[in-house]
Amino acid sequence: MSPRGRPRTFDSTAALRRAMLVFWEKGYEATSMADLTAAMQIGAPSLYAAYGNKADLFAAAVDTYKAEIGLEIWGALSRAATARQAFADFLRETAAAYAKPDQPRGCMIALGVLNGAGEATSICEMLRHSRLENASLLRQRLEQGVRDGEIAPTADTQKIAEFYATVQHGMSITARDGASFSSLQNTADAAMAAWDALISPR
Amino acid sequence: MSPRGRPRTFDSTAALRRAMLVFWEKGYEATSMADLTAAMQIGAPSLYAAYGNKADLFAAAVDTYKAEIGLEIWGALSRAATARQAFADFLRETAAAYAKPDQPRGCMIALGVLNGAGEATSICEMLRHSRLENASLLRQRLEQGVRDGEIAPTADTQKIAEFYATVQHGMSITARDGASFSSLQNTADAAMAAWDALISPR
DNA sequence: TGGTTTATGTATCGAACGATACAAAAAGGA
DNA sequence: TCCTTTTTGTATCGTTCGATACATAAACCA
Repeated sequence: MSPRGRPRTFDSTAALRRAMLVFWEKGYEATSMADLTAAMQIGAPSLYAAYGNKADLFAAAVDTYKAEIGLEIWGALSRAATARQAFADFLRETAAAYAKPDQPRGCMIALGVLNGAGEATSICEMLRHSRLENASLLRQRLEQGVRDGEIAPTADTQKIAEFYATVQHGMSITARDGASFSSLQNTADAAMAAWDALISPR
Repeated sequence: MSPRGRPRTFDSTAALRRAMLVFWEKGYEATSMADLTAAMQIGAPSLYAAYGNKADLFAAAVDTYKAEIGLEIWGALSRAATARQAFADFLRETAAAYAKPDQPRGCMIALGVLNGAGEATSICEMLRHSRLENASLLRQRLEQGVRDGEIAPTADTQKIAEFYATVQHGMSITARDGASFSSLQNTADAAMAAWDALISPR
């Protein structure tokens, strides 16, 4: 059952979580391998043996982020009974997560890499894909609302989804600038003020 | 009248404009001095003699950006007669600038530096200051609207300003992800759909 | 013309980068 | 016990980073 060779002396998931926090706080390019080995408290060869290169480790850290942080935010979409409540909860969870103490501000997926040039192209493309996927989740919830009769069939679900996705993106930057939870929640409320006009176009 | 020593062999403002484009496209940290000297077509010593170090050059590039790109966006705030039209124009100019062909997508001030850690702290703080200043400009235009009787005195101008500033921040990321002008304009329209509810709170 | 001043081009600096070579260490299997 | 397998710690690889030293070139001033 136990593996053949010398056993690991560190907790792999705990170390990955520490790496996730460093990437989240500093972004992909600004994080050095020295930062990572220091935070994970392991040597460089252990890191490369366990996770691969820097890009591989970042991809694993993003998966951890999605499971640990993202799930709480995006789970709100499916928990609420109505689309309106789902979007309100989604934005509220976003505001809470982005301003939560003792963890980096904003979203790791939104802020991890922003310039696609250079060697970070594939990483940037992965995050871009995740962001577009998130907007697609918003759209799916809207279309569910259309099927439920909550949203007018003439409503532009793609437009509405992109709007709220864009608001969430912006909240990452505003959160990095120091906005409090209540401040972010005010923005969430303002975004929801457009709801009625958006779901019943004239 | 002419300076004492050997004259420059390059156009200082043109070279600065090229540096601005590189910083804009790749961000502060991902841009290397080799990238800059290649784009500016000057040697490293000429660069350092003319602009100082990398941070100084970035600050000068930001000034150029504000004068060349930002002015068109933020000028819309003061050009329109009503606050509503001013914000609609402001968002439309933003959408147009962020998706304009033959230039980097999104906003240099929003995307230049996002992690304050490391050596880029002062740069990040400068951009953060610019972003908060922009939100303040939005608020001032709203307060003008209050004085004009266009906006209810009970309206939360700080909240409204932060909302539209956040939407603009998000549009930078959405633009980087490839959104077209019409797509960004849809988001701008959606944001304006909240206007009536925001300026006359109940 | 000779002296001063500034800019340019080459060549390179020390530091930090991501990533490994290598040998010792610690486990299981025969 | 000896061999194989895997991990760990040290030391270091070659590259790239931001930033300069230095000699030469090109202007103005006296």
